Amino acid sequence: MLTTSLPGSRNIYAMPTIKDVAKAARCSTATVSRTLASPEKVTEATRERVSRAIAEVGYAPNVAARNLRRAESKTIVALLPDISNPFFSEIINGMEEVAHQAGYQVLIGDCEHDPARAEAYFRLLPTNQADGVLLLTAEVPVSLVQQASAQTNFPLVMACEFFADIDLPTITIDNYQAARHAIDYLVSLGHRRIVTLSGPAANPICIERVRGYHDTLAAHGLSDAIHVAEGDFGFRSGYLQGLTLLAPSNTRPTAIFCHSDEMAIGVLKAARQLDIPVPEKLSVIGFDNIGFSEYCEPELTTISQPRTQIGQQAMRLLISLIKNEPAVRHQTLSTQLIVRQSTGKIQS
Amino acid sequence: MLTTSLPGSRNIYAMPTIKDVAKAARCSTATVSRTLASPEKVTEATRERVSRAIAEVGYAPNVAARNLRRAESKTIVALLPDISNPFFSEIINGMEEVAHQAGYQVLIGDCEHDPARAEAYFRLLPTNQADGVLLLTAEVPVSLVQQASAQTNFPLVMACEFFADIDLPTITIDNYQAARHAIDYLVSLGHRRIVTLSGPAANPICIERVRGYHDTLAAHGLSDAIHVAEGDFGFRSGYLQGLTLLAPSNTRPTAIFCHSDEMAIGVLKAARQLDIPVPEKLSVIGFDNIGFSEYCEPELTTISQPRTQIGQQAMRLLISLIKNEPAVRHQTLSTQLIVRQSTGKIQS
DNA sequence: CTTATCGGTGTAATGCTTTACATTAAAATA
DNA sequence: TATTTTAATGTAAAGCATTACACCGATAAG
Repeated sequence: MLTTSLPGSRNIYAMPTIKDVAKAARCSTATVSRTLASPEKVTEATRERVSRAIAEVGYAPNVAARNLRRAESKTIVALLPDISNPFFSEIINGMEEVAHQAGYQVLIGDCEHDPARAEAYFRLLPTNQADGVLLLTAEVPVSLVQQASAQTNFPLVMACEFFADIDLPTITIDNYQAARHAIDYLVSLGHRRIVTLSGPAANPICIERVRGYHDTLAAHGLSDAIHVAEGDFGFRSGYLQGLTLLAPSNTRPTAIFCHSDEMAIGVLKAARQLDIPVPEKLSVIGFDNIGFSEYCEPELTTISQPRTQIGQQAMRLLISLIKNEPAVRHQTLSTQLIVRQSTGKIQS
Repeated sequence: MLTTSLPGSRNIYAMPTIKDVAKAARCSTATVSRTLASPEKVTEATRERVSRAIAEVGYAPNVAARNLRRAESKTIVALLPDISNPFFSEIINGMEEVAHQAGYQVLIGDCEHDPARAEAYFRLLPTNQADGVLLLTAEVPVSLVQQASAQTNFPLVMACEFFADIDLPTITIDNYQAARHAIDYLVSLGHRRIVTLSGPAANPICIERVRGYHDTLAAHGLSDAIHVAEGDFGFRSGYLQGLTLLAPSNTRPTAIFCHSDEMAIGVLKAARQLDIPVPEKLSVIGFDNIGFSEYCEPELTTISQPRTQIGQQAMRLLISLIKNEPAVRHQTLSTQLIVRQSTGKIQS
């Protein structure tokens, strides 16, 4: 068989290898490698000779070979539940910033609530395609996480979310306190019928927030008014639940505490549709402080999370674990209630 | 909570090699490799024996070794200008879907308008860390792209955006026609003072849209009313430009055609602040049809791009290029004007 | 003046898979 | 039956960088 380009044949303009550099610098490949990996082990003169040779032949290390030999990949997998949620973009920025600085790449894995995908991404670790996993969702098979956390050499950090029954290194906020803060604020405005529009009920962060809601109402003697509705964090579920919750009734809530800004914005739309003025007749609080929350009508009161910081700290922690450096395994970052125009004193 | 074990997930974190499989299946490593890479080259019996052995020892190929040997990485770099722009999330989904199906990973590179970052990502190709580049922004050093496109073996596809003077394989929409459509619609509603709020003036897609705006106004004899303002696609620039454009004046525009939904939503906020009712006194058209456009007030009339499809087709094209398969180098996908509540007949 | 020490460098093994080429067994042909 | 073809498998050489170990000359210590 005569073919101009053989199947599997490589680049005709073959990249130079470390051998070519060694030849050009009249030294061994070991010396070249050392010049790159630990320059202090090499004479000033050699270093210069090798550097010149590298420039001369246009050498760049073959990363696959390096990865193979070092049994690492300098890649970190970040697992998200849903990349289209704008909440994550700043977290990603924070992560990438720290990762790049430390010479790592970030492979973003959108799980789309599909366990098979999550497993595929986890599998990148044992096959040396990734050095660590940054988990931004609890919606992955628990067994996977348990196996991983049981392994000593499986660097895994959780951010934002967490598992109630698995102790992973975690960067998180205090969801309980954040909820207490929000509800306290609503009560202080005079609200008595306050509904929580939660994310998926099984989600640990939602459970925490609901607990905060619960306890705060109880502390004010409002336990009778407890009412938790469930959404999925998205616009649409907020809108639909809003229509239901705000339907005419003599126990219609005067305030809704939403577990995401998207849902809160959905509720605002429902309120508009039902001609319920916000904040005059209804107060709405969101969660996350996404970009939109300043541009909706009315501007949204919400709980802000330090997203960039979450991403940075989570990545720092993960890299420490990868390098087996000592690190604080748990960090709770602070949130902030940002009061805008979607909340106000109760009027009757 | 019940922890279910996934099918075939016994000890996925300890990695046997192909040798272990060969031993267990009593054959050579070559046969194992062939069983995986080209099963038809192997007896039914062997195939089964090997498959059983693989399952038995829990083998998964070491990808770094494979990559090294095959001189490929099965990784594709997708370069975005800004990951926090929700416009890209569906495109990413489309890309990933096709990529995964073909056995590729997608490495998302946020350039953040930083040429150095873009260059770093481009460099992944010659070092075998990536097999192709999917470019979703024209904000990268032109020299890089020119060098790359000059190489015969540099698979590079552009999506959404393009370069006026470099002929790259491209998946795009007809920005000119989309703009014409939008402006025609506004004129048909009676608008005469129509402003375009463009993205960065140097951006080729914006130039096309401005050209469509221009020509449409000219076609209606409205050339005198041409007025192009410049933003950066973000909320804030829309808001600020909105405040300027809508300042009291006897030539205040009655319609604004924005090159992104975010800017359009910013304009809506400015209009609210200036007590200009939309659509009664001002019509606003956005571009992209992001999720939020249905939840703002009023719901936004906008031009929808087939984002998932753009991602899919771009990835298909790129993979064809990588595999040296024949492929259509240019595709223009169709847009749709989605009329909601931010546009209406001119009233005065 | 030896001997131990040490910094700098080279040699060669190693990581794991793929695949060209060699070999063998089986089937097809003469 | 002998010979050619074909199919299936095995052997071993890449692919490229890293690094344990060996080596050498030079300096420090005795």
